Amino acid sequence: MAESMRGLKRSHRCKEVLQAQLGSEVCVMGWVQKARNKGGLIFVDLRDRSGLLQVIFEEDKCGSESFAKAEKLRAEFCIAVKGQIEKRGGAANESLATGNIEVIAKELRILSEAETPPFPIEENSKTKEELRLKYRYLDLRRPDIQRNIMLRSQVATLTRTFLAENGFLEIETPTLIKSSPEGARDYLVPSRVHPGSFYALPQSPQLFKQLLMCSGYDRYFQLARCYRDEDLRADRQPEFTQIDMELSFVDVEDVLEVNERLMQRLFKDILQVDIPLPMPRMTWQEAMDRYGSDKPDIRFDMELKDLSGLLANTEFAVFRSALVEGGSVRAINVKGQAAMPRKKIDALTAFAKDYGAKGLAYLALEEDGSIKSSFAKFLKEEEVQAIITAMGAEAGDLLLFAADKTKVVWAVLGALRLHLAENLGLLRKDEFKFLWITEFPLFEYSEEDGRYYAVHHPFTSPMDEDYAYIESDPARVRAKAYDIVLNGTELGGGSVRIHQHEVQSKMFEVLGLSKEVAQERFGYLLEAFKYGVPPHAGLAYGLDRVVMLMVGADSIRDVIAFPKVKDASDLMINAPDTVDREQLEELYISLVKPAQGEGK
RNA sequence: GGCCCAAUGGCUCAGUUGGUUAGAGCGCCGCCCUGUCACGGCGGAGGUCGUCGGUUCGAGUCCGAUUUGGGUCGCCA
Repeated sequence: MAESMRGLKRSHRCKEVLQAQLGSEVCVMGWVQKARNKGGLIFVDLRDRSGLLQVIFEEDKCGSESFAKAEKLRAEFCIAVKGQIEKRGGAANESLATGNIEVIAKELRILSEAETPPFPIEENSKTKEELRLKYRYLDLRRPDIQRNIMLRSQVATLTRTFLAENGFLEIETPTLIKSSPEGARDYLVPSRVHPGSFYALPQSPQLFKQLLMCSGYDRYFQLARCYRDEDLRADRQPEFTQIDMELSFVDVEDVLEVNERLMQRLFKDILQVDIPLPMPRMTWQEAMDRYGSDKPDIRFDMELKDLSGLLANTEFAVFRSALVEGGSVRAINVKGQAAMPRKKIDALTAFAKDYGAKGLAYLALEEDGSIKSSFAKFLKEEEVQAIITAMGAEAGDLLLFAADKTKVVWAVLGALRLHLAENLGLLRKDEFKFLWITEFPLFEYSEEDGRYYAVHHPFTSPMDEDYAYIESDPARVRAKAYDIVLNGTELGGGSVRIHQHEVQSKMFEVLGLSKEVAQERFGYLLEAFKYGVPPHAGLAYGLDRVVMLMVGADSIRDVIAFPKVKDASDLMINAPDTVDREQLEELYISLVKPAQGEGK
């Protein structure tokens, strides 16, 4: 039966009793991790978010009533224990922070009993995610998840401290806003007082923070909840948290500088890891050429090499046709993998095909100097030698080639590079390699729609030196945009914004947005820009991703208290769900294709 | 929307080329135990193999569909 805690006050968390005087009386409260009943002596491992503490029950110390209760203790009972903190009578437990001490119980109260949980509450549990998420409140008791959640709190607190120290103001922006069809799909919220009209949940506070700059708050930040109705990934949830910031009277350098120091501070104060500054920088073009990715993992090499030049006159049909069509031939050198069995190479080929490759050519430089290759016989001897030299290949190396449109070649080799590094164990989770990617293209052409789209968003400023080409050759225009990348994960991104009316108009023109449409969607921003807008720039991080990498988690779900699963539903609260017909009627909503069980 | 992986007692898994009462560890229940901490000893309960359909004399095992979860491509201005 559940007892009251009346008259008791918790004096310490489990691990905090290390600070208490030996012999002093403490009162601890928490959950039973494990009870070991030796008959006349009962050991209980008590758990709270600080850790474990051994409590010991002997009838002549705690009295027969408490002892009888102690005999009933089972895993996950929530209890309060008053007792004396002492050096352990038996052997110390080296694997426990509190392994030298124990609490000699004088009084026990069972605050509440517990059923046997559906899975063990312990570290590194291999329990299926489905079950963990259904009982997330139990999963969240696991020490490793608790550490993640607590570290996340530290990140949030320190971010606030650092940004406040650097002149930023924390300002909240609304989450019931206006839908903007460009970009990710919006979550819509119907309005009761405006039948037929909908709010949208923000994908980011983008326009509001720009308006705050117009209003003179010159350095803003927010830990902002954002929503995107797109498919999930290990590092993507439909709702997530951004560390969002915007600064006035700054250029690219200023934004990067303060953010480098923010990251350095977080890693130093929380993980005791030194991040050397300045962080390396790379233009988008260089990143694509060297790594086939705009978020390269630079913990390892295996860089792409462009062989198009030296193969310009090759007669090998596969390479030739790629080159003739304006594509390229590129390769990576997988050091020491010449002996990779055919079966594995075939698997890599299948992998490459998922990324659009038509095939994957290989050339293995065997230890004995001979060459094993799928295509070398179609090349001239001097071409083979030129390739080997260009790739810096030595005996024992395996070269993998992709020939196609350059975009495909990048995607294939970029993905292959990561895939191989993972399989070869080249990736260490305790190594942190930051990288800035700069000078992104401003536009991307969509073959499908026959028009240009903004790579970042339509308020991103073109680079001054490229502005001249914005009409004649939009694809050539680079943006004052930057991403911060850590170990191959895009942590965040931002840009210098357009603050000149004329440039903004030109931008909309290239994007095919008429004056009327631009006015309808972003009129308030354009209007605001008429009243003295400062040059401004900003950046937003995925806070969840930052924490994920800091704790070495494989999924963002492990650092979010109540995450959603692949189809964006919540297994614990069973959301989304149908609603009463009355609720829908009040909102003037009728379902065109009623789901099964609708209006329950 | 596509592709790939998984699903067997409460949990994690094993189940040989389809063949008698489906196994293990942990957990759980009962009894015993005063120094355990992966406590120990003795005894016990518990699953029809995600679901539906098919092939077969016979299906956990083969085939098809489906559900759920995971990964990924598309998507994510």
